[in-house]
Amino acid sequence: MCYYCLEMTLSEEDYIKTIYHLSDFNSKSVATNAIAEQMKTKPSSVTDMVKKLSEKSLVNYKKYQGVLLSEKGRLVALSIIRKHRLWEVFLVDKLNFAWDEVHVVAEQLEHIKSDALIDKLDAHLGYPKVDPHGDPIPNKDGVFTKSVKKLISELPVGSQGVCVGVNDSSAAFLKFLDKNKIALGDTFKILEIEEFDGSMTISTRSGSIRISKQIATNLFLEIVDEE
Amino acid sequence: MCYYCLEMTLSEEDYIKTIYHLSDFNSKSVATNAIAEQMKTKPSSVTDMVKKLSEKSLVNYKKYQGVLLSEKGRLVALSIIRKHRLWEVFLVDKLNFAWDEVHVVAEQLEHIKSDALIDKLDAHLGYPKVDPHGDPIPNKDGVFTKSVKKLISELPVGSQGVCVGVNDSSAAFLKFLDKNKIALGDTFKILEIEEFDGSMTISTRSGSIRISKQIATNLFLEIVDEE
DNA sequence: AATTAATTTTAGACAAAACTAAAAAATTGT
DNA sequence: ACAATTTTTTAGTTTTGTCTAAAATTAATT
Ligand SMILES: [Mn+2]
Ligand SMILES: [Mn+2]
Ligand SMILES: [Mn+2]
Ligand SMILES: [Mn+2]
Repeated sequence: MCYYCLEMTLSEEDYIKTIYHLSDFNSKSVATNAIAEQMKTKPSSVTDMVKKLSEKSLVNYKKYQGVLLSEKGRLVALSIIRKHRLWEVFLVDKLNFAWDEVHVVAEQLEHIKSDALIDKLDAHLGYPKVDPHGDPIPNKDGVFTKSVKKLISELPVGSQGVCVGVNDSSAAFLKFLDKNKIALGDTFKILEIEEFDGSMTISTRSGSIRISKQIATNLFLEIVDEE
Repeated sequence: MCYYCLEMTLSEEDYIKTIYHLSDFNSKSVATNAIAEQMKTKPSSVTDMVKKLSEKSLVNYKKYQGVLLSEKGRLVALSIIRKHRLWEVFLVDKLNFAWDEVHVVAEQLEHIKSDALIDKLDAHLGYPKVDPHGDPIPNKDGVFTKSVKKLISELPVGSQGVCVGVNDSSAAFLKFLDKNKIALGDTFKILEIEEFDGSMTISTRSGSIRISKQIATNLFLEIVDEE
């Protein structure tokens, strides 16, 4: 399918994406003010744009009732999200950007219009399933495996996942992780939880290590639901 | 230097690039009509835009006198051309696009604003000197080695260069090249020219071959002037 | 030199995407 | 229930980049 045949502007695309994200998997209708805040614009501008998107039947909109993406709009949103996340993988895996530097650039790259480009990029990256932040990458048809991102401290013994983020991004904590050879992208499995102090034993590439409760509450693990 | 701090729009950037290309290395002033034709827009629109670019002192403009890039404008043009050509190399070398498919996509990618991105892309590609069409890639400061693109038939014995294009792009000719293992990107050296029929002996990776005058008039060689 | 032709600029209009200020509707608190 | 507050929409501007039609300037021909 070729969504950009709709001739969408960059601004329209960003609105569609924002509405998708605010709708919680397109389940609840989104308020004008929420969109305005997210897009750093004014509610009146949002109303104007929402009317236009409604004209193009990308959203369902009734005055004062909030807005929800149509099926067409949902697919457009997912195709932009797909591009955004594939570019983020490219920036980290191929150009050696840090995982926290890529968002701004991907925000631009996601608007490049070329099906061939994104297909070939996908192949070049080895068809990744998640982006550097652990968020799932939809396929061409907008299908993706929902993923759960949780703090290690919230998981039971036996859980397994990829380390995709930190809660505490202080230099001290990041230095600590480095020292203990814990890096974004590593796969962890929870082996044991000590009731006494909440510390945990987890297995990593380089063997099993013990982490304090404080560390466990500051590391996010990405559990991909295989289905 | 950080040219996008000028906050240039996509449209302004395309105008600057077009003016540079039409000015023949910024040596002669460019006519309004020429810009309009190239940009597929109307002369009146060009006049409007040229006034704005003049306000930003990117071009030197006097009514009815045509337009020329200022030094600032020339550097902006070269930074866009640098990005365009680096992306073209990426598309061909890394994503396996054909050399004649990349221009349209690069026309979009050249407007992505991020110094870090283009630096890292440059490194990832191994600091290429020319793009897939044999055109030179300016460095960060807008410096590039001028290159000459000539038909093989116009060159003397001893000339050496990289095959960067075809004059005749018919399927028949391209198939012929394939059969004789002549590909874009190959380095050729002219060993001998037969006065009788104008045929030539050239050395390639896979030994030396003989090509007819007709072939020699349909293949472009890129001779980079090392300086 | 004068007329004709081509090029370039001006004037006025329009669509996209933003804004401010004010009106209208929905929500909340008493 | 109704006044106060919040949310949303409308009305009227602005900027950017385009357009058409008409006027001004320059170039080309006789
Ligand atoms: Mn964006
Ligand atoms: Mn991401
Ligand atoms: Mn362009
Ligand atoms: Mn090129």
